[in-house]
Amino acid sequence: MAQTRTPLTRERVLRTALTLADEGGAEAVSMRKIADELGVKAMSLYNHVANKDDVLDGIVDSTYAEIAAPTPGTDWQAQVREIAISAHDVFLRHHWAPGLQMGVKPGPGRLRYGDRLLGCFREAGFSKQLTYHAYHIIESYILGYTSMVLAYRAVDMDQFEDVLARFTRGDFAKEYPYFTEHALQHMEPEPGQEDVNAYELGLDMILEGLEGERRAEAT
Amino acid sequence: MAQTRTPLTRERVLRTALTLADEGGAEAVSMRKIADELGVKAMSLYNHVANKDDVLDGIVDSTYAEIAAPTPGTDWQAQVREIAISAHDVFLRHHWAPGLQMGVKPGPGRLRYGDRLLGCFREAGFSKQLTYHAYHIIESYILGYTSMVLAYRAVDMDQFEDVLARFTRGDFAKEYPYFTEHALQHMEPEPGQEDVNAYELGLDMILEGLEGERRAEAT
DNA sequence: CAGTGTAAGCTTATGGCGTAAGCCTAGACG
DNA sequence: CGTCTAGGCTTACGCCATAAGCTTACACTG
Repeated sequence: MAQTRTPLTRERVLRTALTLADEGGAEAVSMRKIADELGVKAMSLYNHVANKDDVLDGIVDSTYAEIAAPTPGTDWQAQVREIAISAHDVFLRHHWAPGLQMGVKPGPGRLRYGDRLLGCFREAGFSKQLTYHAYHIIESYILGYTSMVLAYRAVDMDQFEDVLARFTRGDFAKEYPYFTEHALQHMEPEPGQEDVNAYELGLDMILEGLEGERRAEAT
Repeated sequence: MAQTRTPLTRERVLRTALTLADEGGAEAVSMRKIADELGVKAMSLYNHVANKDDVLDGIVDSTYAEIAAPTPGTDWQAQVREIAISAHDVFLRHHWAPGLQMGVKPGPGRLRYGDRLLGCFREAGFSKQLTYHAYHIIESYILGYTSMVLAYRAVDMDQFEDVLARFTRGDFAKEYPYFTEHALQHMEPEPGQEDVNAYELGLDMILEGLEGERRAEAT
C-alpha cells in the first residue's frame, strides 16, 4: 500500500474528542471511541496524551480559548459584558463543558481568559481586593447562568410531554403553585417574555453593583 | 439463624448512596459499592430503585430538601437571602451535588425549594414576567458561585505546591500578570480580604437590582 | 396445616470502560 | 546492512451498569 499513515498527534486526538463531545456530550467521549474515529486502537492514544483526564482538560481548555477578547479602548463594563456574552455563547455551543469544570486543571486558554477578565477590573482602577471578589462574582454568574440554561435544555428535549402533563395536573398546581406557573411560562412563553434577555439583565445588575463599589473605593 | 434480614428499602439505598457521595464524591457512588455497604448484591438494589440515574436523582433531590425555608413575615430580600445562604451551605456540605445538576429530573425537594423561591418574588408583588427572570438569575448565581468555590477547593487539595510553583515562576507572571496576582491572593490572603463575603456581596447586588426593577414595575 | 403466589433476594452473563504491560514493525540513521 | 526507536498493536485486569432468569422465605388461602 502506497499510503503511509498520517501520524497521530495530540492535536488530532483533542480535535476528535471535542467533536465527539459536541455531538454526544461528555459521556460520548471515551478513549476507545476517539481511537475508532481515528482508525486506531485505544492504547495508541497514550503515546500522545497522558490519560483521559488530560484529554478532558485539553478540550475544556480549548473552549476557553474560543471566548473572544474584549475590544480595547471601551469602558470596563462594556468589556466585561463582551467577555460574558461571548463566554455564554461558547458554552451553549459546547454544552458539555460547564459540567466538566469541577476538578479541571487550567490550561493556557483558561489562563488567558481569566487574565483578560481580571485585567478589565484592574485597568479600570479596581483595587486588588475588589478585583478579587468581582472576578469570582462575575465568573460564577457566567457559568451558573449558562449551566442553568443547559440543564433546562437537557430535560426539555426528552420529556417535554411528560413534564407538561405533570404540571397541568390539578393537584400538582395545588402543591407547587408558583413552580407550576413558572413551568408553564417555560412551555408557553407569553408575548414579550423572551424579548427580555435575563442573562444580560442579571449581568447588568452585577456590573452596576460593582461600579458602585468602585466609586465607593475611589473616595 | 434467628435473625431475619432487615429489608432493603429505597430509603436505605438512597441514604447509603448519599453517605458514599459525601465521603468520596459522585464517582464513589456505584451500584456495587452501595450494595456492598448494605451487605447485598448489586442487582438486589434494582428491586427498590429503577437504575443508577434514579439513585442520583434521589440524592440530589434530598439535598434540595435540606435547604431551609425562609422565615415568614420578613421582607422579600431577607427571605431570598436566607434561602440563598442556606443553599450555599447545603451544597458546600454535599460537594458532589452541583456537578450532577445537568440532566437531573426534579423531585419533591427540588420542587418545594423552587416554589418557595418563586413565592418570595410573587408575594412581594413581582409580576409573572419579572419573577420568571429573577428566579433564573438568582438560581444561577447560587449554583454558579457555589460550584466555583468547590472547583477551587478540588484543585487546592491535590496540587497546592504544584500550582504555587507555577505562579511564582517569572515568565508565568509575565504572560498572565493579573491571573498570577489573583492566584497569589488565593494562596496567601491579605488581612481583611476574607472578611468580605463575596458571595453575599454579589447576591446583594442582584437583590438591589431586582428591587429596582420591582419598583419600576410598580409605576 | 398444606399449598401456592409473590416479593425480594441471588447468580450469571454481556458489553462497555480506563489503562498497565509487553510485543511488533516500519522507517531513520550510522 | 544492521540497529535503534517511535508509534503503533495485543492482551489482560478490574471496574462499571444492567438484562435475564433462578431461588428462597414469608404471607395468605383453603
